[in-house]
Amino acid sequence: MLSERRLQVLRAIVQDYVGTEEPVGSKALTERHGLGVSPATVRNDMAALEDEGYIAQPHTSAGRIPTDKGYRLFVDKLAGVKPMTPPERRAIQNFLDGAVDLDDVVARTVRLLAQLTRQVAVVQYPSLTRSTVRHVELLSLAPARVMLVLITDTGRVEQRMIDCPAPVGEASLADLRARLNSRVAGRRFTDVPRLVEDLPDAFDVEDRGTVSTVLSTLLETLVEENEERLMIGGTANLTRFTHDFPLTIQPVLEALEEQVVLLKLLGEAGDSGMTVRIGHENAYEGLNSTSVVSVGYGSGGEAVAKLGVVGPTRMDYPGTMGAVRAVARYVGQILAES
Amino acid sequence: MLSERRLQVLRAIVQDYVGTEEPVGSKALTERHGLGVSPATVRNDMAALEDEGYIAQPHTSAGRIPTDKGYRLFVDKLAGVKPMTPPERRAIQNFLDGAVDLDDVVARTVRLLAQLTRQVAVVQYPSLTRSTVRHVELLSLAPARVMLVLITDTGRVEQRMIDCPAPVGEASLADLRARLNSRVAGRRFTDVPRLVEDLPDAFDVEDRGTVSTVLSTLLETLVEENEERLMIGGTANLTRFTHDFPLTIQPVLEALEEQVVLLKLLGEAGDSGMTVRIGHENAYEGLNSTSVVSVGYGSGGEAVAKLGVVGPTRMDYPGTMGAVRAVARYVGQILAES
DNA sequence: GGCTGGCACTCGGACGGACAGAGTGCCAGG
DNA sequence: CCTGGCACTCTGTCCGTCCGAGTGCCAGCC
Repeated sequence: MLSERRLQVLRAIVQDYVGTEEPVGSKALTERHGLGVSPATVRNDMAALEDEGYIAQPHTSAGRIPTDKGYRLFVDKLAGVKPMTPPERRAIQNFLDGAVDLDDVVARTVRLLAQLTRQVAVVQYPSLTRSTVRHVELLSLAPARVMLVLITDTGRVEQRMIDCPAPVGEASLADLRARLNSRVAGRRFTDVPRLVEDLPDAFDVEDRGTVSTVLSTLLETLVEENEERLMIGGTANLTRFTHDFPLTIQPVLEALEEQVVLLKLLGEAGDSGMTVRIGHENAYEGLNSTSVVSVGYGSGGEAVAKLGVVGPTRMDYPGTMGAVRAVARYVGQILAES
Repeated sequence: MLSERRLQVLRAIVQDYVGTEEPVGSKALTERHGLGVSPATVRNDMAALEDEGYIAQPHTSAGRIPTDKGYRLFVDKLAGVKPMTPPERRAIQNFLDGAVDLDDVVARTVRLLAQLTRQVAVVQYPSLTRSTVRHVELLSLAPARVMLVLITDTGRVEQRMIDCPAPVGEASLADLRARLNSRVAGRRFTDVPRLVEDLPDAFDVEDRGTVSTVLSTLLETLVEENEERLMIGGTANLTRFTHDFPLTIQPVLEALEEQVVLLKLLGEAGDSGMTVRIGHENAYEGLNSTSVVSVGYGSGGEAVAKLGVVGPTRMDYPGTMGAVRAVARYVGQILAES
């Protein structure tokens, strides 16, 4: 077990390194933080911390930098979450309040998060898994061509074109629309298949083909839309670590382009509370020198999706976590209102 | 006027520099391209080209590199558009044919273009300016709350929530829906305001407030949706010029995040045919060391939007132009079919 | 036992000179 | 108008030196 002072030393190393981006030595530490002991003492502590794997030196006779394990301890035990200041809170709220629709909410959230944290922001669109159907609309475009429009309670709208096996009359279509809505409106996506199962039986034989086609398209849409989308922003912030540049930035950009990777990344994070994945804790290799701070957000008590930021392991964890938490909270409010 | 051989020298310089990314000297030129003259002669030609401002040397006693003006001449006079090979064409078509909806078409196009050119791809969503209304749907969600869904002939769907000044009955809503569609379905966006102008007059006094609210929301949506959206991809390709790195990449990433900038960029490009903007020809400062190759695409003869790539001025113009043109052509086909 | 000051040691980064190589401009001759 | 030759310039690189920061260890002190 590490003594109290050694933990303080580790905390100081993390803080200094995050600030200066340079390995920190024993002398600088005692000067900048009022540790009340001499550099030599700190050196002993550092040696112990290094033995335990919390810090490392890039070269002999250089200062120390935290390892992933060191950051982990820092995040878990040594650092709190820095709350946003009241002006910041107001700014967040003002910025998000202007949104006109779901796309806009997500877009604004991304921008906001990127600006606040000065890092790359990732925001997942509200998932449909827990969503309910608000309305299903069927439009006749041509005798044997129907457009299906699905509207969800989160304000998302999806449409599909359907080629019917036989021409379908306005009356049948209206009938189908009415029956369909009376069964599925307000219901969860996951319940829909069961609810429409026997619907074709209510129709004349000649329309059954069309009804089945429409239903299967609807079910497909529900499933497909569970493949979640997301929006990213603030990639220009990656250039802030001009340091070890081309080495790290390319795989990160590549990862960010692969929505699949990002979705998996967010998916792996815990469902409740804030998750911080540091360096090699990320399964995806390209992100081994980055940390991901993510948290679920949602309109009610339930989290419907996640948002977070991707930045260098050397990041300001308390500040970043504070910003992420605050933004998630306000986005949840906005969604609940609309 | 430049002699034929000097133009050949310029062409050779551009080609070599694009290939090697290094200033090219007189000796290498005569060796790699069968110019049939000695290095000394080429040197004279190079001196002339430099006087005219087509090439420059980074330092005394280094090879020459093309200037923006040099690339311009190269693109205008010396280089053709390299057509895609048949296998490439097939690959393009296969890749795009799998798309299920408009979002998917755009997403696939971005990916494809980024891969083909190994540069940053930008694809504008089909513009609504020349679009027509396919259908307007009104859904009653609550006594005084209506959802407006607008469907366009390009397959785009937009929805808006409307709070009505007074409760509105199903019957009135159905009436409004029918009248509205009979007037605007199949019409161009730009004609809609004129067509619905006197619509409130057809309704009872108590419903007029609601009708006006709905109409103004519809008009707003039409206008707003003219603010075009776009999708970008392939930003990881920016890291390929590891060369003059942090200097150029940051402003470019910033520009790419600003959709406004990109839209303006595409907007400035000519409406017909392919446009190449080289280096300082781009109004936006951050893109001064990049070139933008763009072209309109559309379902019929008309271009409904633009797509293109952003890359270093030192790019393979013939190949890039060929890829951009081919992709635009196939996307047009896909849109026409759906 | 833990903290401290002192000391020798190591190593990376900066500085500077020497050198090779590439490329140029110019000139005289074919 | 082209060509070969020549002197010149500049960059990039290599190497040796030097300085400073930081360390580890040890003996002494509280």
